[in-house]
Amino acid sequence: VTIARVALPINAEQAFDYWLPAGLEVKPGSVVRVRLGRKALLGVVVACTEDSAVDAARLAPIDEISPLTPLPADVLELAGFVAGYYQAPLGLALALALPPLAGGVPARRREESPLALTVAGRAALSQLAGRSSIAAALHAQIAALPNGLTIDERKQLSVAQRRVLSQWRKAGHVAAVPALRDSASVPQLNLDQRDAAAAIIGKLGTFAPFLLQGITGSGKTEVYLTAAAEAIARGGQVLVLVPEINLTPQFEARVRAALPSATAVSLHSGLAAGDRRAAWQAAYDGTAALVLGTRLAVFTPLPRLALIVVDEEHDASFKQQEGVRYHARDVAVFRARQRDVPIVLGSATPALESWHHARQDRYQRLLLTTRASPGATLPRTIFAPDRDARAQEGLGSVLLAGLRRCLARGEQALVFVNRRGYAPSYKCTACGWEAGCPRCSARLTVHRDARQLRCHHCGHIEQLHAACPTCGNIDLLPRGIGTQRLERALASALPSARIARIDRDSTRRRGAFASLRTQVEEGTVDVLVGTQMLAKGHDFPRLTLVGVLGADNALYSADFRATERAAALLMQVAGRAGRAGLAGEVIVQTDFPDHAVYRALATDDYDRLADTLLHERKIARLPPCAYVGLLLAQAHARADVDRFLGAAHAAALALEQTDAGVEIFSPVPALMARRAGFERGQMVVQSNRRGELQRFLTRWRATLAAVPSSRVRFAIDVDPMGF
DNA sequence: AGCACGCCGACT
DNA sequence: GTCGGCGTGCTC
Repeated sequence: VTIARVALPINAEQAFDYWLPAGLEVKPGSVVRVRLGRKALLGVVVACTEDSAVDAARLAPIDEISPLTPLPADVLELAGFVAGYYQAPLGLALALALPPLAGGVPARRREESPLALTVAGRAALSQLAGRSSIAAALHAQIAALPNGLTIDERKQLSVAQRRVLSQWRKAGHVAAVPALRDSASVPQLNLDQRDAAAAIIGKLGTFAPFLLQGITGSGKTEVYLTAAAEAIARGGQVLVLVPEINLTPQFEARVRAALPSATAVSLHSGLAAGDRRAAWQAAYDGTAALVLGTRLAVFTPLPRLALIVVDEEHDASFKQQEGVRYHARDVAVFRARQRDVPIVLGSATPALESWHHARQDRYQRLLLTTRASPGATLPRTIFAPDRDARAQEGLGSVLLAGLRRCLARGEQALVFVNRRGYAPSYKCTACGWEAGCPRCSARLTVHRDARQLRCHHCGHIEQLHAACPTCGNIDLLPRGIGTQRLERALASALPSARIARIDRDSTRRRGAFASLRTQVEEGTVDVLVGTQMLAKGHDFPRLTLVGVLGADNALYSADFRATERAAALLMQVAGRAGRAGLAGEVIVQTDFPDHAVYRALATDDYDRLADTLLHERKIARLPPCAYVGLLLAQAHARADVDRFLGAAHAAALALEQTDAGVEIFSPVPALMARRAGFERGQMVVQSNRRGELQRFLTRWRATLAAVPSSRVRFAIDVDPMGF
């Protein structure tokens, strides 16, 4: 009897053996449905053997082989690497590589996308000219519209044509593509861009990591797309990773405009399961020439992979913060090496990890030094005191004057404050009491319209107190500035301005973000107020003034990456100003204009800041100059956390006796010591060598499993984003 | 991950 | 005297 070893998506190390009923066939990579206990699970076959360590009588059969195509060998290997490197069970890593397989029919979304020919459809349908005049006419019409047949155009079709269209759709000859706002032509590349693209193209077919560093607006996307077009023209597939789903539609439109004949698919968690599955299959079959997605897309099977692009590679959302804590950029680099293809990491403000690699010539740095759009210049930066502004709802006189000038010119402004809600604190003026979350070590945020206090970490909500719970005083004041408060302040200071707020609260509804974007593009908005949601990748041509409030807050964070992150965010926000030929201005309210972060912003010199920060990391033995593993533990009772981490610490010290080269730090409370009712603690282990840390973590994890950890949940975070 | 088996406090 | 708390361990 053939026995299949199956890795299951559960938090357990071992794989489980099942016997294969006669007539069924599996190989490593096959996706199968099996029973574990009384639960049916989908697992991945990792090996086929003849015998099992488990009694034959106790073995259960494989219930069903999934219709899903088996995972290819390189994806199995990739999942194996991720499981090993990030100290996660193989079954959980493999689960990341599977498309959603929910048995249920995916919720049918409202049909709004144009239908366009797929690669397969183009080949299959070009031969039907003689067979049916209806089909031939329809084919001619679709072929003439590379951007697809819109809904309106489809309404014009005859019933017979619509019937044919729906058959083609089922057969995969046509597929939905996102609507294009306009079919912009591929822009001319400037010299920098041409050189960069040529360097990448020159390395097609070999592993070559590039750091494409270009100031905001310098046209990194055109470089990616030029290299992608060449890779596709040579018959390859391209994988493009972007940090957030908000960015994919925009990027997708540019891909379709630049590469109208290539089939591009999107892959991110915002898609309906069926669409995701279809995109996955198109990538697997090789019919999709370009796959655009968020971090989970890094596992997509791509038989003819030729190029990987990671856009905004410094972005923290590439790191998964739960479950398998992988970093999609780093996994992408592994994959590029594994598949012998070039990888382009693009950013205006590279992560210090990538910067470090570039400084050591492990990554080739490609620089884009000028703004791509003709006439676009870099914005002028002005600093204004933030302290003075606090009395006026955060809006200082310098910024206000700048806004008035901007509006008088008929241009748009963006005011950035990285806090949603009305105010981040609610305080008693008499005794100093401050509203705190009962379940987290965090302050509650005032949401004035809803008359609520909300915790942004656990979702706790309470009604706004009328009086101080400790002293009875009725003078309770919101302190600090959030987007809602800023929106009100702007409305009263600039009564004629049309103001729009963009943050998680205002864009919660499906499509809200896109509709706000459209308003900005159409010029029906004068002033945008928002959080970092606004900072990323959006190109608003009429926007010439960027104001930044509360920027200093980001510098107070205890997290070792705070400065790096603050600089990246600031430079990104500032880059929204003056992208299309109009002079831009950035007004930053800060009480520390001499801080290195602001100097870097004013002189547009990220390189110097990066070198300074890298030097600091080297001295402090912090990433990327050292390799770190973080053990995170949480439990309802602090004593349980302490006991567990104490045991883990002792175990680590014992291991370290035999495994030199790893430094063990004492357990400490987590940066947020209490969250959602859990007490949280952590401890750091650090090494100068990745391999030594890896060996240590593997042995340590084995001992941790044996530590009596009742009531404690723990996780190992390799290459943590902060601690 | 579920889910059952197994030892110590408040109830019909 | 039981019912039930979750702590521990197994599932192929």
